[in-house]
Amino acid sequence: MLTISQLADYVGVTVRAVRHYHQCGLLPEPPRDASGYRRYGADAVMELMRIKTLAQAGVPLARISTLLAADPGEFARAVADIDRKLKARIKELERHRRAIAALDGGESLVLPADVVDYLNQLRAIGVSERMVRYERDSWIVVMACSRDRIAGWIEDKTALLADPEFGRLYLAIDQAFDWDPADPRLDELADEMVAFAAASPRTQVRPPAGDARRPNRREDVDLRATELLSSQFDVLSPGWKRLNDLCLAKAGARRLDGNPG
Amino acid sequence: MLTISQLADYVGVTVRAVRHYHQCGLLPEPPRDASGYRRYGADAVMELMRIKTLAQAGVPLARISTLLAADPGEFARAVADIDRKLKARIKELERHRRAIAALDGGESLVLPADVVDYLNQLRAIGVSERMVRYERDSWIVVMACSRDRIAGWIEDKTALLADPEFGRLYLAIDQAFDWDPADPRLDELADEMVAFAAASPRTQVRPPAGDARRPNRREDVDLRATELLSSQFDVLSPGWKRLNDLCLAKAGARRLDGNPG
DNA sequence: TTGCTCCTCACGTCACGTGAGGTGGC
DNA sequence: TTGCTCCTCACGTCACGTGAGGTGGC
Repeated sequence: MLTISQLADYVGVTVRAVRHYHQCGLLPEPPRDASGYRRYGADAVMELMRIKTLAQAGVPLARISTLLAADPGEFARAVADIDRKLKARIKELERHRRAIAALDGGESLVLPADVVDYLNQLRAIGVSERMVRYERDSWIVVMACSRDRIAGWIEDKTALLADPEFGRLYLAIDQAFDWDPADPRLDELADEMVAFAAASPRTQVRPPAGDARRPNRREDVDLRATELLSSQFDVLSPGWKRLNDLCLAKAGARRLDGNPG
Repeated sequence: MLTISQLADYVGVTVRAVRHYHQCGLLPEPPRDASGYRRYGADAVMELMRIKTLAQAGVPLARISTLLAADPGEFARAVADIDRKLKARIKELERHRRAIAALDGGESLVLPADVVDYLNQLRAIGVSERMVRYERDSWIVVMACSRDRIAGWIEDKTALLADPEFGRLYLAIDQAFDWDPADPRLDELADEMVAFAAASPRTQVRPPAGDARRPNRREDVDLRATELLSSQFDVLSPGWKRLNDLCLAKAGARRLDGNPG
């Protein structure tokens, strides 16, 4: 007859695990010898091997005990189910392998492919990494707020980028971040932005920061989203702040909606 | 800015998990709004996505926090290591799939292929399932005691089975289990067994149960193993008991070693 | 006002791991 | 006698789950 460690070693589990299985009634307590030591026979080896096989396959111990008492038909169905779960788990681990391989890929983890494409188009036309990050963070926050409303937005934005005039304006706004508030180019740029917004009414241009004083009413998820977005960037550069003011003044009473980011 | 549930939903973790990551310092606490609610930005989304990706890949939270603070080279090495572990885990799950498929296969789970082959050869020559189980349980117990000494044994046993005379004797012993102790065939069988043992000195035949009175000294692992084996079957049939006595008597002073099982 | 979300304790869960303190076999 | 195995509590671990009891937003 076998001692507990002989049993455990042969089957490939720890002694503590065997005692644990006894404690929760999964493996019956064997007879004891004169010293009070547990002594196991071949039946315990086979039972423990079954338990180990199921436990390693991820079956909870509570379910193993009901399984071992089940009739062959039910057992076979359960085994098929466990196999399905193992297959699914393997697929899942393969997805996790791809996910950790993309860990240094930055955006692809947190944004869908079309948005990542859009950000890469910005990079391709020479937009600064700072501006791309501004865009990226905006998309992340907006998507987390209202994921379903984004599909149309990203299409519009990508279409806008096809217009070389929009690309030129975008790059100028990007550079204006570092301009002095007194820089005369800001006035010129504001004129062009207002003109562009008037020429393409469907796609409205708004100065970078938007109007932060907008009340927190339940008007429109899109409006709230863009507000959340602008509130995230609490400090604007002096150049952008000036550009914002100029645009608002030039547009006069007409409220400008949409933003270049 | 995002609430905790918006953050959790977008990334695909529970709210409780986010709070847990705060508690163990894995994800920094964000600023609170006027109501004391946590408010998250895009940075938290990216950080949480990294944490989730690593955690789902099986990386302990304690290691994730050191990883996220590591330099790119170290991080890349760690990611490669995680990927190796994921690959190994996938291989392991595939082994588990094969293991649970073999759950109804009986012996193959607990015995090596050569022993399973030997048991199937016994079945092929007509040995009863009761006797095969006796053999199987003996092999299990002996293997658990001294796994390495078994290689030669199973070779010897398989070679013995090639001798038709041995097979005939084995089948007769199998059937003798049910014979009446007064059955004259027992005397005849004992004669044949002793003669066979004398003719093939290398492979000694011993009556089924062996001598249970052997002292528990540290002589030889093989002897102790066979003792363990016989002590496992605490009740012999009257037929076998008589056969045992007859063999011992006929062999006289000469001790018979080896057993038919 | 009602239902939903958020907050902070704090105990529960699962499958054991890990000493603590003691006995038995060689 | 020494070192190893065995025994029984009983608390610890890991990554959260799950109420408990209370507040804030619409």
